[in-house]
This record gives sequence, C-alpha cells and structure tokens, in this order.
Amino acid sequence: MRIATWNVNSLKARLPRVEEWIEYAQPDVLCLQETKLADKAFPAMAFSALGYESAHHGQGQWNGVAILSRVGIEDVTSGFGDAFIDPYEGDARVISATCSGVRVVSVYVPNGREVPSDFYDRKLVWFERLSEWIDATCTPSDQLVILGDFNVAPEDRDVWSMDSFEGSTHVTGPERAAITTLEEWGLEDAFRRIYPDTDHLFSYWDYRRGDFHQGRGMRIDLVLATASVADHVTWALVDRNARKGTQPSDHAPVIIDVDL
DNA sequence: ATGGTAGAAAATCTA
Repeated sequence: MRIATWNVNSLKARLPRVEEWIEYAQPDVLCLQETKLADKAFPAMAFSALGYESAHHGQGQWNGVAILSRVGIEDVTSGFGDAFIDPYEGDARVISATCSGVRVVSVYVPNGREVPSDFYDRKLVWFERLSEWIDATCTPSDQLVILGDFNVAPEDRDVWSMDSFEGSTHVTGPERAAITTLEEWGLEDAFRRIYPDTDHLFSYWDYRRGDFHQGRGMRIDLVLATASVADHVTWALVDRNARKGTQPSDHAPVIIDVDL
C-alpha cells in the first residue's frame, strides 16, 4: 500500500501537476493540504477519472484538506467533532477516512506565524486538541496514519540552518514537544524508519530567495503511524522532482510504502 | 529595517 501526502498550495492552481504526479507516482492513498477550495469546487471528477474516490473538507479561500483513495474510502469525518473546541474554529484542517482497513488522517496544522503571538499560542492548543481527539477516537493498536503538513520540524537536522530559525516558529521546544506527545501516545515518524541517519530531507522550501535551489528547506510534512503500520514500512521518499519545473507547490510530496 | 515569491482575492492577507 502506497500512502502519500502533499501540501499543494491551491489545488486550483496545481491540478494539472497533481494529476500528472498521481499518474506516475501511483499512490493508493493521497492526502492533500491547502486545497484552498470550497467543497463544491473540489475536482472530484478529475480524480475519479484517474480511478480515485475522494473526500474533501474545504472552506474556500484558505486551508482545505482531502483524501484520495483507490483502495476504498469509508467512514469519512472532518474536524475534531463537537466534543472538542477547536482554537482555529472554522478552519478546514482535518479530514479522516478508512482506506483498506487503515485509518487515515490528513492534517494541516496551523502555521503559528510569529513567536510570541496569539496565533502561535493557538497552534499549541490545536496540537493539544489533536492529541485529545486521537486519544478519544483511536487506540495505539489501530492501523492508523496521521500525515500532512505539521508545520513543525521535529529535529535540528530537519532544517537547513538552526541559526536562521532562531526565534521562529516550527522549531520551538513546545512545538516539538507536541510531536513528542503524539509519539509517546503510540505514533512514530514512519519516514525515519527508512532514513534513520540522513539529515536535511526537506519537504518544504520557501518560494523566495531561490531557497529550493539553494537547499534552504525544512522537513515539516510528516507521516506519523502506529506500530502496526510503521513496522511494515518498506520504502519512503520525498519526491523533490515535484518541487521543480513550472508552477510547483512550495512543498514536495512525501511517500511511504507499507506491506500490510 | 524586514527582505524575497506565490496564491488567494480585489486592499492586503497568508504562508
């Protein structure tokens, strides 16, 4: 089973590239973030033509998450549910579905903007809600994958230069602690199964200053999986080719293969 | 002192 995640930074602007990528990468399940579409504008037919069922949780101008699957898509839910107060209420940042027995959660974690700021504080609360919601609705023995744009670089080796991120979001102790909390619950950075010792495996590069070509990136797109999935990862890749060429997203897709 | 680019949308906001 091939599972992938890609922050496409506007599915409207990126649809031709996403279609092209699906055709050569052949994911069984693809999670998208930042579709920036209302549900009624989501191009379900384009994906259907490629053999994929899909579910989208959008709001329009910003955010928006989706799951595409060619191995079934059942029990779709969006958001955290009524029992959890979302500090980014109204934002479309979470969608879940069961695909061939695996519970898949596509997440777009709030950026946080500045440290300190109200946006940063609410990012940390959002992570608390995510953990609480997972604990209430899943168990570590489930086949569960939570993947997407976490807007956190888990370790120093996941950014091109720690000096350049001094005082910035994405690398602070509390943000990294939020990832650790998820790991302590029973989720694992599945990508690291394949690359335990490789630094600078970036998935995002700012559009500005030629950051991609200068190698100035961050690994913020993560695949967190429970042991029953992570134990069976056979291959993983950040597809940097998808960050090249005309009109790329500022993120590259991250792919894992699992032999379940 | 706050750059640089891309995408939303229609003046700026978000990343």
